[in-house]
Amino acid sequence: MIDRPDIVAVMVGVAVEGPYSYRVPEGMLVERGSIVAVPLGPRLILGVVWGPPKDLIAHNRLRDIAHVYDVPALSEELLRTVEWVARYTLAAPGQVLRGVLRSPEALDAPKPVIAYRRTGHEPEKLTPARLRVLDCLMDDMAWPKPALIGASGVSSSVIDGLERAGAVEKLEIPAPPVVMPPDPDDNPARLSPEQQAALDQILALDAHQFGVALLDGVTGGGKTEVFFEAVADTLRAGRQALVLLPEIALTNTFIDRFTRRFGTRPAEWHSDMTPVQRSKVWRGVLEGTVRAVVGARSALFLPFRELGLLVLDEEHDGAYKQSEGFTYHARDMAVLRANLAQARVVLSSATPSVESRNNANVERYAHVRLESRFAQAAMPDVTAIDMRIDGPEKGEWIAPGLAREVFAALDRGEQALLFLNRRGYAPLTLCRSCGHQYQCPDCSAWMVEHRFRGVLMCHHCGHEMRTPKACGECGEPESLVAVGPGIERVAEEAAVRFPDARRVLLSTDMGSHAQLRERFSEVERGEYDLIIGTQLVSKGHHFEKLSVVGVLDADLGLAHGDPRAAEKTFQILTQVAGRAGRASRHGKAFLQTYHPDHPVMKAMVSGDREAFYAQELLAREAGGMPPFGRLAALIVSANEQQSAMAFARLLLSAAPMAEGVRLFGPADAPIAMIRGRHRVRLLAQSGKDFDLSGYMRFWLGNAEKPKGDVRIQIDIDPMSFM
DNA sequence: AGCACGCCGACT
DNA sequence: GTCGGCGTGCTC
Repeated sequence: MIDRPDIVAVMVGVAVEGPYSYRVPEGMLVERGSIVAVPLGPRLILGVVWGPPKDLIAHNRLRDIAHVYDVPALSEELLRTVEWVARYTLAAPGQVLRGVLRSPEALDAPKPVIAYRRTGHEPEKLTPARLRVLDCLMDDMAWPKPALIGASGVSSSVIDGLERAGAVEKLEIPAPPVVMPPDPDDNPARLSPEQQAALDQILALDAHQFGVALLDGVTGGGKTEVFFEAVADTLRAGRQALVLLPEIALTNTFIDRFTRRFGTRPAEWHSDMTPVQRSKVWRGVLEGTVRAVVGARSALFLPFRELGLLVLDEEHDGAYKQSEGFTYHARDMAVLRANLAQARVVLSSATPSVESRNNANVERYAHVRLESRFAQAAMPDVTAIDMRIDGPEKGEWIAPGLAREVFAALDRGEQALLFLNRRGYAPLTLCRSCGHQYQCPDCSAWMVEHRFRGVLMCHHCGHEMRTPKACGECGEPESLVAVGPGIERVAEEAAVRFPDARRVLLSTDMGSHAQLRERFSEVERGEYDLIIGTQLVSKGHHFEKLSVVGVLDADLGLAHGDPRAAEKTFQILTQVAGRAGRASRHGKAFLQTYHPDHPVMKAMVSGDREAFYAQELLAREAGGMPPFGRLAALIVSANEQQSAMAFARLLLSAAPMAEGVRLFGPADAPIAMIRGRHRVRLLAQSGKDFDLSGYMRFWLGNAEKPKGDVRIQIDIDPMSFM
């Protein structure tokens, strides 16, 4: 006799601590992983059958599962991923599950396509329009209506008329797959010997075992071709592949490259897809008709059942660490999921994170170096411009030495890039009469002038005010002065210095996504000579004619007392400098700095990235910082600073003693107020072999719960100290 | 996540 | 005297 459970645990897609028990009604078949609708309070919500009931619940409280969806069960690997991610990040498992059940429309039966086919009866009246339709249908295939309209050039009423006349018949055909399966053998890349060696190293990882490769090679060295071949290998093995990109790098260019390699577009997964597109991709992934996905961070939680490869392009990118209800780092969670799925991971970057470099050093990851023959040509000559000696005149931001190089590039008919990672016109506005400095009323941040739009704006909460004509404090007219440069101000200076150059300003607030994409295409077509841009320009774009890059404030990232300041600065400088000289041209990059002796600048100038990583790893080890130690941050926020601080002190006093854990704070967070909420930070630091997540869970589980407007935000492995 | 229950200010 | 503000707590 088969023992069919009549009570099961169902993980519901809400932020509760564990699964709830439900009765399985007579005649309903469920298994672990079945997606179900269950009644919770007054409504029906989505959940997933988790297994045998965890707790004994009074029978009079038990309710029936309302519905099982007719889709494959979620894979064991995904269920365990949900549990592990929840445990690691201290999120409720139900909350992580919500990230999986993101596309509820996908669970409904897919809408069949209405198609038309010839019946063989000739209509009595045969008009030219009708003839064109029947011509199309000569192949005796069923044509979907839109395709038929397109091919025959008639309106839909002609088809309706033919149907009434009995010449065609309507029938339902199954919806076509959302994308065609990619063909691993469509257009294999001709790899250079170096690329082939790198690929061989990746493929040396057992295709059916967990393994991680760090694909570490200079920009333009051909990493994409290499990991595409790893995708092909995975597809040939009958498993699914996922390529993750930072959202901003998910460009048409990348999709086109995939399409050229595999003969068909990949399924995509990112924030600006319609619900219908999302549901088709989600269901295709679950049913296995979608074999490869190119997506942003959240694609990590797609319901793959045969996941064999995860690629993270630009693995160092800070955009992989974000909050979506819970805070997670996509790189670390990808490694975790791959481990549970017995899948391979490729982490690809020209500037790997210090964590990944360390994992490669200790041979936890395979270190796949892609030393291109063209590496010397690919990396530009980097020169530091000492702003203390060779800086520009007061009120200007482009050093004379840099301006000369820009002129020279323009004269040669090449492109130049001026980079400043700061939006707006000026980061600070003050009154020269009374000294008043404009600050956001809701955040501890200066209001940034955006002269183009005529506003002062807070970059933390988006608060805006019209740029005043007179000082709001002392009333003195025309007394406000802009202090420091933003990218708009650099553009203004560039207009004066390089009036004949065709200039373009690229910054996220210069237009919609579509407009920006168009600008980028124009730049790639060579319609501009001088590009002035923020971080936006440092990612994923190839500008063939670009030969000179000037970084106007190379020190910017070093200002914060952040444990990753040096790493982040090194990464962004390398990425920006790498824009120069992509093709045959040998590029030049200039770093305007007040600290030419800083290790980051020295590593940039000497081109010795190994020295940078070695030194940074030593510094991290000395400080017990990641990857040699663990960090967890607690941000306590409240409407009043005192209540946030009081609760943080209470938390601290409730912290359990544990050997090897050091607690810091409470102290005001570096950004002490955001959106009117005061923020106080506690920090826990431990050795790398300590279960800091478990410690934090134990701590918070036993501490008093916050009351009133006090909130706790937990950030395991914080990437910055904001 | 929702939704109901519950305790304090401005209305017919 | 009520209507309703959203803080708190519960949902198998």
